[in-house]
Amino acid sequence: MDKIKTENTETEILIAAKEIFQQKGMAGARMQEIADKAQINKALLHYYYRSKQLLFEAVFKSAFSLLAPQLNKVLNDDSDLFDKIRRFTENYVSFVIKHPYLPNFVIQELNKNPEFVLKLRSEKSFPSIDKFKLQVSDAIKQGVIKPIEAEQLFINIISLNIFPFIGEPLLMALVNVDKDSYNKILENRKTEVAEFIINSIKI
Amino acid sequence: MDKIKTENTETEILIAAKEIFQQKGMAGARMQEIADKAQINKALLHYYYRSKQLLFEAVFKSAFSLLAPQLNKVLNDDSDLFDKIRRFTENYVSFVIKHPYLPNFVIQELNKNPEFVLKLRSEKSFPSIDKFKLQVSDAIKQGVIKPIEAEQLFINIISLNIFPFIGEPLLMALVNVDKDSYNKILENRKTEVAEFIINSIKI
DNA sequence: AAATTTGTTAACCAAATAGTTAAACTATAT
DNA sequence: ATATAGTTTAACTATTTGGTTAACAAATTT
Repeated sequence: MDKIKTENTETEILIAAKEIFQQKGMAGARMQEIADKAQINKALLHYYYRSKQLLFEAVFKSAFSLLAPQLNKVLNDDSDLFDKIRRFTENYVSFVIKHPYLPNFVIQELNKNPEFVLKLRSEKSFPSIDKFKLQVSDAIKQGVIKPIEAEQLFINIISLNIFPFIGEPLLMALVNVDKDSYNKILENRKTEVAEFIINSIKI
Repeated sequence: MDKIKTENTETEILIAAKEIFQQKGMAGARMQEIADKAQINKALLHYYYRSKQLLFEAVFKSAFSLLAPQLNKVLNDDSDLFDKIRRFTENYVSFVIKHPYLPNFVIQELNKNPEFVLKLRSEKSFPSIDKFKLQVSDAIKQGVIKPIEAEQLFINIISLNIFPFIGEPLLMALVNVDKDSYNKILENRKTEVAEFIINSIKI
């Protein structure tokens, strides 16, 4: 079963590379450290992925393909607007607990390499805002929410949910609490954030 | 004027180092690139700052000392709560236009090096949330705003203001607009965000 | 079971990179 | 003018790092 063994090593590398790249970024990651974590020889990294750049891109795409469905829960989902906001907020915390470094990694590397966006956009599963725009303008027409641009509402939803994780070390220091207390604050946000948003837009 | 000349070179280095470190981070920055930008020999970097680590720390502290007063506009300022939210939101955009990479840099390096927070906390000018907590609980008692924890409100204010800049490449792609249109969206946020927050908490 | 293909390793290489050194230059004080 | 302290540079060093090579091992095919 050559195939199975190959796939194991290949995915072992990818798993190790994810951890290292997501924690240290492209520039801070070392091929040797990835090899050590995957418990293989450094040459094998190049055997499977040719170069650091290509290995990084594999990790980045894989990371984004996990993040995209989360975003689609806001953008493309048939549920009611308020339900959707509540569910996304509730779910997102669980997602980040599973993948603590992922959102920050994606955003960080996009900042250092904005042309990466082009590669992502061309992929079929790239989230689109079109449906969400219709939903928001419908809700406004029907008098369910106050007038607001869909783009602004979307940015607000994403900001309120993602930033508390990305800014964790800073926010922890500013709010002056330890990790445990901060986790409780995040836990409370599962419901708080949704109500904060809905409060603001509902009529 | 030996002193003046020294200070010029020293600050030239710091200015160059700021640009490079803030764009590329500690791991991605190269001493040679900083020397080139400062138009000096690489050895001079070490003459003035001994090591990459120390130069980085000088840049980091300087960056944080610019960010801290911004945060203090929310946390320590005698103005009325709503005015404060409006003014911070309005001001913050201008601040980021002046220092585009700064907030992201601080947050990013704190993530890669969470123990850095300790160094910052000990500095005298480190923002404290105490006053803001009193202000929020007063506003609740007086029936001006609905009950909300000061920490949550603060995190919301910061998230809504900072994240649109940090997540710019991602948000631009998701909202599906070009740089010009995104800038207009950010410009609108100068007032939109404050109203969004106030709408949510006012009675 | 011989041959071929695939997977894995140790040793190596060249480029990049942080940091050093010693000499030269500049300005100021004596 | 000369000594002195501070400033700047070119050349150098040691180490790190991404990547390669050639030999070996294991599995697959014929």
